[in-house]
Amino acid sequence: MSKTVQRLETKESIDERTQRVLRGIIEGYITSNEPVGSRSLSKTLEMGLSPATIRNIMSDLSDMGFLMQLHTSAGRSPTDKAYRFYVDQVVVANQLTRKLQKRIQEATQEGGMNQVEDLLISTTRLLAGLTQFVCLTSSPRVETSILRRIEFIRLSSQQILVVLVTRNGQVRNKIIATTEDLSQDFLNTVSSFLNEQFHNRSLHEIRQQILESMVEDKERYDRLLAQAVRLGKKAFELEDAPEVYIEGQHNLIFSERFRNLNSARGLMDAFEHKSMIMNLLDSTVEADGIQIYIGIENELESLQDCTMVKAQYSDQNNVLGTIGVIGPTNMDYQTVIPVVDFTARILSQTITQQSSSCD
Amino acid sequence: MSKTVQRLETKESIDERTQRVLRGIIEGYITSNEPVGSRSLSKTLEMGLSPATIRNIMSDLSDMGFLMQLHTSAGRSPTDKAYRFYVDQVVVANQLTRKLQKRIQEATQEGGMNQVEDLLISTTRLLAGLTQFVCLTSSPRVETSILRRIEFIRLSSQQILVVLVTRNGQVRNKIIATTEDLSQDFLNTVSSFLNEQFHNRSLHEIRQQILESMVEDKERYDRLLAQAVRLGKKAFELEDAPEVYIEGQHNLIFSERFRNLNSARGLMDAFEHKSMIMNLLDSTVEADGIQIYIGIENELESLQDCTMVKAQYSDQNNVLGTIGVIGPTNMDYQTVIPVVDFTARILSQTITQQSSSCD
DNA sequence: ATTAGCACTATCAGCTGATGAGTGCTAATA
DNA sequence: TATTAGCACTCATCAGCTGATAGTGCTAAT
Repeated sequence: MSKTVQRLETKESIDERTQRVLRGIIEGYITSNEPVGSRSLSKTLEMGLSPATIRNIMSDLSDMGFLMQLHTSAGRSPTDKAYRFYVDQVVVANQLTRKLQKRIQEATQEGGMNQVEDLLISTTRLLAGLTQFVCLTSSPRVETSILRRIEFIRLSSQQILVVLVTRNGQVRNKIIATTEDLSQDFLNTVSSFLNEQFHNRSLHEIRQQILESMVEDKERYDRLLAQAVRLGKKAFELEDAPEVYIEGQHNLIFSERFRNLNSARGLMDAFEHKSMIMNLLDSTVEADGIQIYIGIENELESLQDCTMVKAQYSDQNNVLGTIGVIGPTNMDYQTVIPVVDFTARILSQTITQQSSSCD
Repeated sequence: MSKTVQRLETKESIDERTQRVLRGIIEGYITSNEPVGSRSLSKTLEMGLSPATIRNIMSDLSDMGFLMQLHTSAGRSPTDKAYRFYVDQVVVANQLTRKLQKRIQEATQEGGMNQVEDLLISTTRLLAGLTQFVCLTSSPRVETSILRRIEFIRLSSQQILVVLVTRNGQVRNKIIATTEDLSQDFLNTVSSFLNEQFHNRSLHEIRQQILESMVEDKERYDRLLAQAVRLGKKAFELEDAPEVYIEGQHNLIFSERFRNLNSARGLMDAFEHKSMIMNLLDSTVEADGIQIYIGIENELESLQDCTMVKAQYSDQNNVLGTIGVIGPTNMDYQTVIPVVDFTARILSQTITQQSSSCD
């Protein structure tokens, strides 16, 4: 990942004063969203430097690849490298205001959200609203989820409804077809057998194990076992594509902050391919904490004008998924980073509470 | 509804020739999306009329309120009144091409969609794709759905999962809290009691009846009945807001056809208020067939540059919901109308098949 | 009743020059 | 030696003008 490379380069010592100028330009560009010129910077910086001096410094910074300008007589704007410097060296995890903290906490603890899906959707919406960016959340992989309960419900002679509840509160329904007419009583026996057998195992393991038992000597099966294996196989079969929640797409088009971003169309199209987005979110280098991909650091081409800030959320044991926002590279890192961080923490906390409430 | 009013007005006799000119202008504007002028119309119309004559006729049509022009030297474009005339008098239910018919049928019959939700989502997406407009679908009101099966699953000492299956294949999950620890066996008894009691009744009726039994003399209750009423009440409590599926919102922004529509923002915002959209879809005057609201005929302000074409879908007994598209007023009515119509029919058909497959 | 002709008008693309923000370079300065 | 003032230069933007174009309404001739 280019992240580490950038860090090394940054080591090329830039003296204190130059750093302050760079920082001034970055922050100026973040607040105004306009290229910043030497004269105005000279004023806001309050370092007693004349515009001319600042121009010299700017020129150096341009040479080092921290600044760029669209044409000679425009002000300068930071490059991705500059933002990387800014994020790594300058931004200190700003405390969130109590008000904001409260707002996030309340939003996630709203009543009626006893299912993880609802929680994730409303959190995603919240974060999109707070940042005015696009917010993406990947739902926990059903793969690695722990089975809490499985139940079969007879709908008709040919249809059985499978209800599958995971440890962290996800509920999945699936209707499977059957040739043989099975009574509800029998289905109950099957499900309690499966529940006993596979209690606290991950769906992945379970699927594995079922496949293994299938190759075993079929002679030894009694009817129960045979049906249990048959139904179980269908029930645990590879789940539909992993879910991603996306909110705030309209910000991409209407928000003032995105205005000099022309690839909105490309991004919108990308969002249609949920599985790709899923990869984007879940391809994670470092295990913990917040991750930031600035401009060119993003693999996805249509994302290369944007910054993605994401964090993982988890229950007491495992990482479950990722929540993140996509905004312009000149986003206000000082607040966006802690907002995402805090939201992910609260999300983890809420989910942990939920899943620990089972016996 | 202004529809009837318009019809009356249209009766003010416009002679054959004038009608043909009007029709020419409407169709010209539909295909080119540009105001049409007398000269070009004179050519395409092939009625041997000179531009000057056509101008005279156009002038009459303007006076009658069928045409408008942005400024004196621009061509003319049809008013909402003109489209209403066009839809009522001119458009004849064009047959869909076999190819299109097949495409729709195949899309709705794709495998793996055994749940109504999936079917609705994919149909909505299909229609958005076919028309390149925004497509809205209201899901069946759980209210009026018929109960097929209810089941309680014990998750923990404090949590019970309710699984509720309706006749037309909707599956609803809901986790309810309980103070008393109830065994799975007991829950099974409760659910089979409820299933027997309320088989083939609408959720609405059931709720009603449960509330009635609650006021009855409580002394007479045995434990089973008491719990059944208590759990049933929670289970059938007013469902979360009715669902609406919206697809193709990006067409609103990117499609060429929407380009002279400036209220995209307003529409997008409106789409956020699902319950309003629900009303929009389900407020239905005529019971059967396709309904068309042109421009100003729409109650919702941000819709008044658009046309909404919608149709209801149903199972063998009842109207379940509505599917519709929102496009520019100069949409190609000749194809959009039959496409929506056919899609709604196929949808009805598919759902009917599904719900009749229960015993 | 229809049409040809003409005057009129709004829009649009393309050009112009003025303006202003910002730069780079150089020579003077502390 | 580092900083600064001054100046020439560049480029984007904008208002104002241009001619071309595509449309109209009106009137007089057919």
